Amino acid sequence: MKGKARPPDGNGPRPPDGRPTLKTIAFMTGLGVTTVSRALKNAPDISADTKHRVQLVARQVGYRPNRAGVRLRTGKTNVISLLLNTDEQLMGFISDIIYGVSQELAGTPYHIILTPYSARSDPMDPVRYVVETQSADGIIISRTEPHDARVKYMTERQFPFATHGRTNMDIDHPWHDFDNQIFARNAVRCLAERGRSRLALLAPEPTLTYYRHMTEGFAEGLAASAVTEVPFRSVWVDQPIDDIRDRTAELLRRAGRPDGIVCGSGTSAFALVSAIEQCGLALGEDIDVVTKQSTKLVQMFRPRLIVVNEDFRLAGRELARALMGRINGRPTAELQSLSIPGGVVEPPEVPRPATVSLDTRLTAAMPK
Amino acid sequence: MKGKARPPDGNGPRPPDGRPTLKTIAFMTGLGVTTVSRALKNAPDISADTKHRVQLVARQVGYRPNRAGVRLRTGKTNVISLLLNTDEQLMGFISDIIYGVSQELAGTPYHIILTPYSARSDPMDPVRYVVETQSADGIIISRTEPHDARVKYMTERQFPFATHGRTNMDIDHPWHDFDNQIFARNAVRCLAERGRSRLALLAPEPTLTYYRHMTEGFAEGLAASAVTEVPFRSVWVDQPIDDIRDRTAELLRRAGRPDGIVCGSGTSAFALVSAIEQCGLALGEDIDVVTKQSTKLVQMFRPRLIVVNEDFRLAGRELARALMGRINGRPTAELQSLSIPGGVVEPPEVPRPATVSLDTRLTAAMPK
DNA sequence: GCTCCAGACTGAATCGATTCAAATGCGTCC
DNA sequence: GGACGCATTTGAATCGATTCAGTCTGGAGC
Repeated sequence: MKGKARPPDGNGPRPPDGRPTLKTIAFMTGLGVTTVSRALKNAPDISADTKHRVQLVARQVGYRPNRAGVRLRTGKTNVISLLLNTDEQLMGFISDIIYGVSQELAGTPYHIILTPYSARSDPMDPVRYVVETQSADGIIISRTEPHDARVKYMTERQFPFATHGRTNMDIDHPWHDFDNQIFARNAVRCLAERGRSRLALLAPEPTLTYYRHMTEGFAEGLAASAVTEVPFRSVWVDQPIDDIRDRTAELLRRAGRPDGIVCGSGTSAFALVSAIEQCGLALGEDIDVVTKQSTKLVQMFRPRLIVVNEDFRLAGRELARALMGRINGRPTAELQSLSIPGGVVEPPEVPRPATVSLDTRLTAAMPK
Repeated sequence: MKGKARPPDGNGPRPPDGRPTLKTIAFMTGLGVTTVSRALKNAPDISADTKHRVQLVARQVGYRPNRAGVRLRTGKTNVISLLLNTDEQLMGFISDIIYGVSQELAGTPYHIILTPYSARSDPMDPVRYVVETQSADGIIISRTEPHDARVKYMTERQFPFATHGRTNMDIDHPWHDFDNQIFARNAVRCLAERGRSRLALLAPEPTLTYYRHMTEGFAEGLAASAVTEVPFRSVWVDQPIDDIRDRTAELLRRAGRPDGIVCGSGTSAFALVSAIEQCGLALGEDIDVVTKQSTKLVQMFRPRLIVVNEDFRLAGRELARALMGRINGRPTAELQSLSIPGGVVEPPEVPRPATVSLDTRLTAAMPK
């Protein structure tokens, strides 16, 4: 007999903290822990009878596997990490993504952990941290770049991830994206149809992949409608709104000012409109603005804004679905989806707009 | 010799996955794991010499304790759970709280886990889940009620938590709150000074504690300034903005409409202003609105809004600080803080407002 | 009667950190 | 010289779930 420091645990029905463990169930059923463990995961070498019995008891006592135990033994954390940039003006955008992700993860054992970072330090840091310490089974990132170091890093290490936005690398990975190219193209066409001929684009940061999509779509629109561009490339949607407003006002006071603006984010539309009014121009008369929106707030204020909805809850759901798919070894082709802008919502004739809700269709088939 | 299935691990410098463990360091230093473990936490019975050596090696190899190991053995998760209601219009509010919390937690081993819930199901569910499964060391909740079942539950189980908002129970617990009573009182005074005499209040949901603070402050203001109230109690700040707008428009078209409104949230101010303009009234002339704001977006649009800043990042920091304090056993008195509204920012004379940044002082002393 | 085998089940090791109880080394004191 | 105390250090058990390598039972096959 090996000198036990204390007599072995009496195997009583429950440990002191009250939570049932495998041992509890083993004791109650008179089986061994191994059998219980295997019975709960429907292993083939356990008799159907035993499985039922074990599962019944487990349900009765409210058994839930101890996460630390599983994690220590298997390395599986049942956690997915949401990397989020904390220095942007996110405006409900984040909470919608979070909501979508958690919707998709409800009913699974997954927890969502937030890993905040600031662009002021190295964006690789949080990725490295999660991968190295294996603190999650997968990561969702946004602000994706054409050649994204994070994507390269995680791919090399075979660490599951999904990106909000696409890359331009020879790496095939799960992603979800909003089709900003179509958005910009349609926006230009819409402005052209309203007789606007001198258009500016308030684009995202040039380092991000969707900058390219948006500028390309914008250029295509210009070419198709024979309208001209008023360059407005020194300011981006993620900059502080005061800056955007000031630069916009500057633009509008210059000779040859635009009579139409395509705006890449709902938040910056506030700044645009503010600048327009500050310059004494009338939205919808002297100038039109087409913008993406994720809440109805902007349009509530200014019914004459032309808006296209971007559904971030959908994005959250799709990203979670893509990441889960990767973790479960599904083929990458199933894990890429593109959200097509539902269409441009033109301002209604009546001052009081009816609320317009748009379908957003996906190119990739949705299960169920 | 007990029949080992496989020869014992060669104790090689590192396990296959590359992460150093206590064993790795024990091997490198020639010490036992126990010594290494104790040396790393500065136990008094380890010689200074050994401590230095162990800590040096640990730093060199980039040792980080395995969270699952610690958690399994000690029950400490190093996780705090942020409960969040997913059916509100949160508008950047959430991301600011998150930012504040993560700011405070940076440099600690704590991770932030999100536990979303919908008010449509039982708000106790997520609390019970976290407490029962011990999936976090502490919880931060918001939407606090005067008699909050969650507070009672967690207190009974001695589970650490902090609330955003106060309670009215005979339970002393960590909290952070914004002084909505002072806010409302000052708002009324401000409106009275501008010659407004018929005031309405857009209050929060009556079940929440801060409904009382805000209505009391409002009532005090009324009494002090001899202005009258126009009842507007069938609508709350957290309702869908379309509803708020519609009800406000209704109110404004009624005889004896208010000439001043105090608004309890930045988001709903959008709806108020929209309704005002829709009714053909001019903000700042026919009617004044005092509102809380957490971003500058509202005021950017309507410089004539009168605003008071509410800093949610500060709230996040304070909540995290309070919860950490509780977990570390500090006295509750240190863990309660009230954010005093910095003052009412009246609209500037010039059309283009300078950005006004307000101090927010705390009644409780801040450490450091 | 014997072996062999499949089916059902289980003991014991394992993941990494903590901690109890004990061991070791060494200098002191009577 | 031997017992004692002090400062250090360490083996082994422990947390809960998983899994390798068995064991045990009963029936089939020769």
